[in-house]
Parts: sequence; C-alpha cells; structure tokens
Amino acid sequence: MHKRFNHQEFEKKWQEKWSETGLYAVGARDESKEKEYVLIEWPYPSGNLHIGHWYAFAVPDIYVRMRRMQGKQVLFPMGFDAFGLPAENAAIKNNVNPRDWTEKNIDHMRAQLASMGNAFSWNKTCSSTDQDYYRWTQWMFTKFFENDIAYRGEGVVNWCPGCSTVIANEQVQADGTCERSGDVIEKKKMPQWMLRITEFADELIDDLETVNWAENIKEAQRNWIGRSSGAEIDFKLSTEASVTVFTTRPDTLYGATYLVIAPEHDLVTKLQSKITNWGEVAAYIQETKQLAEQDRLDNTKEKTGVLLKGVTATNPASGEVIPVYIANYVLASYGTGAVMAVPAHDERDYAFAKKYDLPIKQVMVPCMDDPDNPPEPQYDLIKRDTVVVHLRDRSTGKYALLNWHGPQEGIKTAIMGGIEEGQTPEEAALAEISEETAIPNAKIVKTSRWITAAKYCARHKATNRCAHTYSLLAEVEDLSEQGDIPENERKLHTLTWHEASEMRNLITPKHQKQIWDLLQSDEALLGSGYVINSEEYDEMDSEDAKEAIVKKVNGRLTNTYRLRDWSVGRQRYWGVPIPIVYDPQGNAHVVPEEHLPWTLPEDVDFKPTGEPPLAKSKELLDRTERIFGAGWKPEVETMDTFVDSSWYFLRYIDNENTEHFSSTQAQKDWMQVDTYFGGAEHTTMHLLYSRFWQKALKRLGLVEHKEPYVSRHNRGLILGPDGNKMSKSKGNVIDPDEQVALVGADTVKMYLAFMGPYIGANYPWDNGGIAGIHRFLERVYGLSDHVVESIEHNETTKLLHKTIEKVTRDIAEYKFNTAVSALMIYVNQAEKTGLSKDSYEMFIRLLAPFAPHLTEELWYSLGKSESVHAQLYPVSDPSIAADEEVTIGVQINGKLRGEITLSPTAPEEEAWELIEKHPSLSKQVLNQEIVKKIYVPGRIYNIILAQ
RNA sequence: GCCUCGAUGGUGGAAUUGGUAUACACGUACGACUCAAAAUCGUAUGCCGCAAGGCUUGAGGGUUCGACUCCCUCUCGAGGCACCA
Repeated sequence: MHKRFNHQEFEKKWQEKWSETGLYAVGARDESKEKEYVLIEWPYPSGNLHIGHWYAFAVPDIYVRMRRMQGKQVLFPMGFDAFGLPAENAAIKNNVNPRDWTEKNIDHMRAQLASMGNAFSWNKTCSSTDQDYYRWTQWMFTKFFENDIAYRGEGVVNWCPGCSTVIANEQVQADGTCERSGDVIEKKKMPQWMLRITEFADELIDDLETVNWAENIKEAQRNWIGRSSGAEIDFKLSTEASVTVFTTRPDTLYGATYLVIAPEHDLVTKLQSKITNWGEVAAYIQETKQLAEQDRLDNTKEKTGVLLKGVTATNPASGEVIPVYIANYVLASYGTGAVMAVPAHDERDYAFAKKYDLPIKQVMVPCMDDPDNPPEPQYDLIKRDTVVVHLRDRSTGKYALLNWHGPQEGIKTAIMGGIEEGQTPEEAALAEISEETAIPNAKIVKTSRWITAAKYCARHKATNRCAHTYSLLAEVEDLSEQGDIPENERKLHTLTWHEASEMRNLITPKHQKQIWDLLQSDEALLGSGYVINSEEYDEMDSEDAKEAIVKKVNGRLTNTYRLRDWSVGRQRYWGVPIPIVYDPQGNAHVVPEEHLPWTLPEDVDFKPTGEPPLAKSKELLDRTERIFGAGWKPEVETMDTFVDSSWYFLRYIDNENTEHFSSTQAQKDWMQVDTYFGGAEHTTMHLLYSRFWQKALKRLGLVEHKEPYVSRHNRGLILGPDGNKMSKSKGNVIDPDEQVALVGADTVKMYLAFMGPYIGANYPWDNGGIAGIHRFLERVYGLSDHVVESIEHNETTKLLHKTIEKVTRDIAEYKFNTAVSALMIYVNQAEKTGLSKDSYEMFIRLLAPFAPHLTEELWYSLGKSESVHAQLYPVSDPSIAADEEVTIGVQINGKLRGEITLSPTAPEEEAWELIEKHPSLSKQVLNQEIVKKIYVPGRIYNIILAQ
C-alpha cells in the first residue's frame, strides 16, 4: 500500500520556515568555500508564471542545491526585467499606470515563485524598474556617451507603426515584420541614439575562444556578427567625386571592369545633375525599393541594374576607365554600399556582366592545372583535430596543402605550408609524426614534397583557429608493431580513419573533392592562386598581392561586419529615460551624476500618438529647466529594454550598493557567472548585447572581466500534451499553479527534470508521466516502513553507493533525467530488500535537491534539528560501489551466445574456463577451430571461429 | 542554397562514449484485492515465431573481432543564416 502524503500540509510550512530562517540567503563571500555563480534569465513580469518558467527555474535549482550541499557558496539570484511594452500596452488597455500593473504582477509572481520552493538568493534580488537599478543604467549610459561608445547618430531606422517606435534590426523578423506587434516595418530616416557595438565586433568574435560554450551557440554569435576581412579602395569618378568600395579580394583589383553602387546609396542622388539618364535611374531606384520591401528573401531574383550615363570611374590600379552601375544586388547597408565588380572571379558579378555584356578580365589562375582530373591526395595524415591533404599542381610543381578542420570550417581554411629552415624533410617528418600521431617507431617510407609559398590564408588567420602553419604528409610504417613481419608483407601504416576514430574531423573523398573545387573556385584563390594580367604583380601569390595592391592604391585593409550599431532609443514611456539634456543650441549633454536617477515622469499620457510620451511631460521639462536653465530641453526617448538585461548579473552581486553599480570587491567575489541557463531564443541578441556591455564597461575600467559568462546552456521547450507549442488558442496550456495544487511542487519539479536531458531538446507534457513521478514520491514517503534493524543486504548498500555516484555525476552534467531514473532504481530495490537507517538518511540527503519539501519533512521526522538542505551531500565510497563480480556477454563470431559471471579484473584464462564449463557455450566452442579470442575484462568475450 | 543539430519500442527517453541495444517512466494486457470501480500490488510487454531461432537503433553501404556510437551516400525533421561584395 502506498503511503499518501499531503503536499499541501507541508510544502507551504517549509517554504515559510526557509524564508524565516534565511536558509538560502547568501551573505558575505565566505572564502573558506568555493564560489559558484549560477544565473537564470530574469523573467519579464507578465503577470503569470507559466510552465516554461518552472522549467527554467526549478530544474537548475536541483543543480544549485547539490552544489550547496557539496560545500560550495552558490549565488542563485532572481529578479525582474520589468520595463517594456507589454506593461505599457496593458496600461493603455486597462487605463492604469504601467508601474502599478508591473508591481502588481511582480507581487503575484513572487508568490508563485515561493510556491516553487526554489533556493533563490532573494537577498540579492533587483528589478530593472527600481530607481536604484535604472539610476546605474543611466550612469553607465552617461559614461558611454562621454567615451564615445554611445552617440547620436543619424540613420535609417526600422519604424514600427503598430508600436509607434523605432526597433532594432535584431527585432525585425525575417518577413520584415515587428517581433512584438507583427506590423510591417517601414524604413525611416531619423536621428538615433546608438551604441558602438560594431567597434567591439572583433572582440566579440575572438573572445568566444575564451569561454566554455557549446560550439553551436558560439557559431550563432559569429554568424550574427558576420565578419569578413578585406580592404576599402577608393575609385575616382569622372565627376571628381570618389566612391569607396569594400572588397574581400583586393588581389583581383586589376580585374575590376565596372563599378556597382547600391541604388539607395547617398552618392547616387548627389550625382543627379551629372547623370544624363536620371529618369531611368530614378525609376530603377523606386523599383528596387519596392522589390526589397516585397520579398527580401528571394535570392533567385534576377540581378538587374542601370548604367549611370555621364559618370565613369577609374580603376585605381590599371587606370582603365570603367562604367558605373546601380544594381539591386548591392546593398547600401553592407560594407560601403558599393562594390568593384570582378566578373571573372565572382559569381554575381559574372552573372551581371553576362546579362549586360560587360567585359570580363581574368586576373587570377588557380595553382592547379587539371580541373577534370583532380589528382589523388598523396596521403592523409591525421593530427589531433586536423586533417591534412595536399594536392599537386603539375604545371607549377607547387603543392597546395590544406589543414582541414571538418566540413564547416575546412572549406574556408585553405592554408599553405612551409618548411623550417635547416631541417631535412625526414627529420621534420619524424618529429611531426611521432609527436602528432603517437606512433613511437615510425619510419618514413615515402615523403611528399615540401610546400613552400604562402604563409597563411587571410581569412584563416583572422579567425585564428589553426595553430599549424606547416605540415608534412608521409607514408609511414610502425616498426614496433610490424617488426616480425617480412618486409614485403608489411602493411603500410597510413593512419586509417578507424584508428583515428576519436578524432572527429576526418578527410574523406567527398572532402577531397570539395577541397579540389575550393582550389578551383575564386575562394580557393585566396590561399593558393597566383596573379596574372596585373602588371608588376604578375606571378605573385594572391595573398601577397592583396597587401601589395592595397598599398599601391592607398587602400585600407579592414574588416566589415553584418552587425550594425545598436540603436537604443525608443519613443515609448515605460523604459529608462535616456539621461541626456539639450542646451538651447541643441547640443547634447549628459545629466550629471548628482541628478541621477533621472526619473521617469509620472504626469504623462502614454497613449501612442506618434510623439514620444515623455515629450508631453511638463514635469520633465520643468525639471530640466530648473536644473540646467531656461531653454534647455530633455531627451524624451527611453532605452531599449535589452539595455536593462545587459548588466543585471553585475547588480545582483552588489544590489544594495548606493555608491557604485557593483563594487570591485563584489566583482572579485562573484564574477564571472559560472553557469548561465537560458532559452535558445536569447542566443544572439541578449547574449551579444550583454557581452558587449561587459566589454564596454571593461574598456572604461569599470569591471574586472572581459566576458560575463563562463558557460552558457540553452534549455529546450516544454510543449503541450499534443506536441505543439503551448498557446491559449490551441487550448494545450498547462498551468503550473493547477499542477502544484494537484500534486505539489516537488512532483512538478521532478517531473520536469525527468522529461529528458535539460540541454537542448523540447518535450511534450504528459499527464501520465507526472502521475508516475507522484507515485514515486509516495513510495519515498513510505520508504521508512522498509527500514530494517538487522544488517542491510550487501547488494543494497552497493547500489546506494553506485546511485550516489551516478546522481552526483549526472546533476553536474545537467542530465537530471537519468539521475531521477537512478533514484527510482534504488527505491525499487530498497523496498524489496529493506534498508538500514543510515542508508535511509543518506538517501534522503541524496534526494533533497529534487524534492526539497518532502525530504525536509522526512528529515525532521527523523528527529533532526537542522535542515536537510544544510547537510553535506552524500559521497560515494568507491570501495563499496565497486563490483566484485560482473556478468559479461560472450559472443561467437560477433553474435551474443551466452553470459558468464566473473570479477571485472579476472584474467582471460579464468574467463575461458568459465566458457568451457558453460553448458551451452562449451558445446559451441569446444572442438571448433578458434581463429581468435577477444577478451575485454568486465565488458565482453568474443570468440571467432573458422567458418 | 549554406551552416548547425537531430532520427532508438505504442510514447518520453537510456546505453559506462567502440563492448550484453531498448535502463527508468508512461501506456497497454492479464492476474490479486474489491459487490464493483478507482487506487494499490504482482506478472508480461521491441518485432516475427508454438518453439528452436531469426530480425531490430530513419534507408543503404563501409571500417572493425565487435557499430545507436566512427566514415560515406541518401531520406526526413528542427533551428540558424542568406544578393555580405
């Protein structure tokens, strides 16, 4: 019979007790303990906690509780990201003040969070709407303004008619609609408050190497920033003006046979008087505008353009006079908004040139000579994380050597190798091979030729992902293994893929083909081509030619980025007022520190009229004039809410500091964030913005670390029981409050933990599944009935220690599902065999992070006087957990035929004896011709019989 | 189109990272208890087969004594990027 428990009787009781005693409050830094800063994304107080919040908060709580019980000082704060549009919209709708609405929601959500029973460090909380908080948001903005990180820019912005505000590029969806309202975004030119995130683009990419995040999250950040390196080159126009182009291929400058400018480029209108076919041009500009608005995703769209008659340009390298076009395939927003077209070496330029019958001039040849018959790679030699292939160019005798980092990176990391001076190939080869491949007695049978030529691939060097600048390919044999085999029978040891299977990125025929194609393509020329038809640069390697040609024409080597500066102003009410005032001449000045917080005025009608709500505040204007003088005007924009969440982790750690946003000492004590759990939807924007914020503060010497988060983990989504995303319209929403009332917080939390691995995947809610967890906790509640006075069964003790080991390891790896499963297995057995009182107590402690209320109840019912959560986490005794005997499978010709039980360290003879004695196995094995016996102690015995 | 993940029973998932595939849970069936139902307990449960046995990790191939795991090709799904010069 199950022993029922009534969660309502004790969950609330313990929550109150924990709160009263401050069990989870984190005080001053205790240097005797290791610190750990666990961060979860602070919620927007929308009014109601949903099941996704539970998944986001309650499951990491398991991790936090275990770390605390292991003796770490763990900071696990919680707060509210409370500025933003929903409050304002709700306020407009219900005719209330956004502050009241927000505060009411926060109160409600705090109560809901209390019912979760999490071990939050509530004494370290903050909310972005507190004056104590936004005062510092403003202060940082003033520092950024003073140091030219924040600036008043003028630019084309995304105007959302629905929200009556400007929104960031990042908040515009792929279909050109607003992330929040769904309205179609219009481009509008207006003055804008901007943050120079692009100036930090390189750091934002490069410092990813210093953090311990999953590769896919890093890659998303890199893609978002979208760095490409190249050069800016000026082309003189016949009108005396000049136009700057950005190119990644300055080495092909001699091949630039025409120029293309984006239709929306400023220069085009400036040239209006010189353009003789202006009517045609103007019509085309209008046409592309509409096209771009209509469907920006259509890349099968034909490349069209219009010649600017009356205007020509001069190729600064060759001196040739070339035509100038505007064309839809060039975007004003990327690079300089103008390109030099090299149709011989660029796909799009080529298509365009063909269409308009423009000259195509080849200025580069690949170092390979026979595209239809790619040579076999000579040999492949596998290094750690690196595969090397080389191909020979028969015409020049050069070798191209490629360090291959797997499919995604390899294609871009063509690299030429060189030889160190004073080294013979054989010497270097031996060193390389024995170092990199761990073949101790390698002997060179045949070496490839060494590669001279280019030092690096520019793109490759820019990302700095490869440490190897030279390499050798060789066929080697392993003398230590094959010493006894006659020479003519020796198998050459070429490091087969199988042997290197622990290395993930291996070269394959497909990759070889890709490399070949790469070498044939324009891209390949970056690393391995040489220049022709380029006067004094002929025969020069393209890498060298890049620098030389840029220098000749006074170009600038530079990077360009997809990322654009962060536009932070919003024409909205419910946000942090931008702490800027304008003097009568219209110059911007920061609001000095003594006037911060520059409070959000209360006397404002915030209904949207297109005019910023703060412009209607008499109080704000009066305040400005009173402090700064007559004729001064306040800035009336508020900040994007992504600003608020860009530094909250710094405020948590020193939330009561009135002198500083976060003291150096607090940062020394707690930064960086060790573990940051969050949703995949914040992989690009929030993570990038907050990393930028930290870097900007670091540049001003205000923080210690250049990166805020050591590790980041994206959790998945909880779907409705029907497998769809939960939504009211689908009627598949699971209300956590209802579930808690029904089965209790412990059950809900443990069920969420049990659904699957925490990192990555999405799981549908299953009402049957949660019932199973509830049954399990009821059995735990009744487990005390199985406590025996006599000595406990050995196997049960052993299982407990194995369980401790597994649970501890799994929690540390966020595999809460298998940890729960291990706990279940233990209870199943303990119920059958009984368990000792000591084991029972250990188990309660082991379970405590998963079911904090129930275990607390059980713990105190044992007569304890101190919380179970203040106890040490049980530690497994390896000598008890170790198996004296294991059952292993016996395979014959690879098929499982039986089992034997023996010590995991038993010698092979012992295992063989057991097989000989085995009733069915012996029949199959004895009197057969045995080719080979493979015995892996503790794992498997495989016998190969002659066929 | 490119990039990044994925695909294991009726369902969620597990598999010591190359060593007995399907742990744990749900669901289902049968049995016990009950007048009955629920709850609970017990047994069974990948597929085919009475059985012996055979088959099985999206499909096909490869490496290996041995592959869910490594390699290749293909199919499907999720997410990201996209006229980026």
